[in-house]
Amino acid sequence: MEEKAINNEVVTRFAPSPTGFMHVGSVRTALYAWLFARKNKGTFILRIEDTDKEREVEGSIEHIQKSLKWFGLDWDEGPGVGGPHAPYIQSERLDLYKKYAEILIKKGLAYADPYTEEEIEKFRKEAEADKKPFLYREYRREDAPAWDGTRPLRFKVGELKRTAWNDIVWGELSAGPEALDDFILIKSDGYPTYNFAHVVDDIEMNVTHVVRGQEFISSTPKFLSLYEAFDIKPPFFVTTPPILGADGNKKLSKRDGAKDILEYEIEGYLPDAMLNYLAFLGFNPGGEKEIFTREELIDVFDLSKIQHKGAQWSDEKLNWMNKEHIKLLPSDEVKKYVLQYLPKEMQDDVIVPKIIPLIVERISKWGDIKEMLTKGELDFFYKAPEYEKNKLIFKNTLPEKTTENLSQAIEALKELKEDNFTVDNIKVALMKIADGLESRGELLHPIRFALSGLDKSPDPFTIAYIVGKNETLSRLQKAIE
RNA sequence: GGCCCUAUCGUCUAACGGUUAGGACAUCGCCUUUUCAAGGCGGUAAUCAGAGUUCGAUUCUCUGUAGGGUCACCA
Repeated sequence: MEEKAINNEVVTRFAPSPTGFMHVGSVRTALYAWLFARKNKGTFILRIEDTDKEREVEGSIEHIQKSLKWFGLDWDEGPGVGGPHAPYIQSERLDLYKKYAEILIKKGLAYADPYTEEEIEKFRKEAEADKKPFLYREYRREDAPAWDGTRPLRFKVGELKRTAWNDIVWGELSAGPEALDDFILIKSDGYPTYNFAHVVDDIEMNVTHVVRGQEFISSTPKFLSLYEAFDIKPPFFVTTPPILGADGNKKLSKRDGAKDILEYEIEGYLPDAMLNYLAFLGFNPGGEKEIFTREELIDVFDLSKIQHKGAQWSDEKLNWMNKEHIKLLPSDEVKKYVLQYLPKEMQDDVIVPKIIPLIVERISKWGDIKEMLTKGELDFFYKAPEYEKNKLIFKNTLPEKTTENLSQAIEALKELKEDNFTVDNIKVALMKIADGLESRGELLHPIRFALSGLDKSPDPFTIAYIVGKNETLSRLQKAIE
């Protein structure tokens, strides 16, 4: 056996199985492992655990990598980048597991399973009927045949004792001997089980901190018995709480509507905002600050401040956080994103820079721009709107009065030079008239409506400024007519 | 059923055994405003229950209750 590297370097890993897309739960686990590695200037490994060939979904490995890349969770070792422990795909490491299996066999700690699947199923049913947990070791036979690879290879658990260990998140944990059993190391198809393969790989890859979901707590005694069998000091365990669905307390799963993480990219969320939100779903550094950049997150991240209980997903808070992150973005970045979502014919060099602040104010994610488009909330910046005349009138104002007001407005705006046609100047000019009226709405509503044709829109001054003096005058003139 | 874990506003969470139990999202109200959005100010809202330890318990212990995880030739 290779001597474990003697240094203090932190090594974490993310080890998904390629059974489909990644959802927020797996990404958060990856994020915690990544944050911890980055904080400690350690190594973050991506390892693909494809030992269940039946469940494997075509294209998953690429999809996982794409997802991690979108988040900016870069891996130092793994598919695509290689590393000292390559390959990083378990199905390509079968010889290694076999080697470790031979060690156990030689030590008398592994044996071929003499039963058929049907027989075991019967045992399981019996246990269930007796309301007892199923423990294979109670049926262990001493006449096991030699392992030829066609039968499952089982671990022979030693002393049945209480297992106690320390988890960085949960503290002291322990479990009774019921948690120990003769579990399968290598399946009859030649592939190792998760229980076996991940331990071997974590040993081989010198993983120091195993970050994973709490569904693995109950099998940790099994893992520990393996480390003991190999006489290797186990890594630190870092167990993360589950992410719960928004409408209940069930763990978020693909079945319950957990989305492919790349859907969030399509919907126009910022990776840094997702990172921030995900990190804070189950972790809190203690202060009152909530918006963190990627670097700040690395700085404050602390494994011991991860929560113990599941946290409910909230689109609302994610949206809010995304908006906050949009505010943090430099303007050229914002422009780049907006252009991505704006149809070609709207990508006008003069108008776009002016309407960007208006857009940003009204959305929480880039995908919302599409909604604005379908609602026609941007069209009026480009062309004169169509509308029903009567909507032009403010409340009970007389049509004649409205016409008179608009005429006054036109006169006032004509006074403004092209160069002085700014939001502030327009506002001053129009307010002077509006303040002389019974209600400002008598003037401002018709103007806003004439310019936008919408019940809800930005203020008239801003629209006038954006469409320009000539267009403004022409729309107002049209309104009078 | 066995084993393991968890429990603070609706939600995410903060609080060396001593706080008017804090913040954020959501919600409600007000201000600003012709409308929308954004912004500002403010309100409603929580320690699961019961014992015990202690001068004092959200915090420590026990019991109960509720919820979650796990008991695969899945990870």
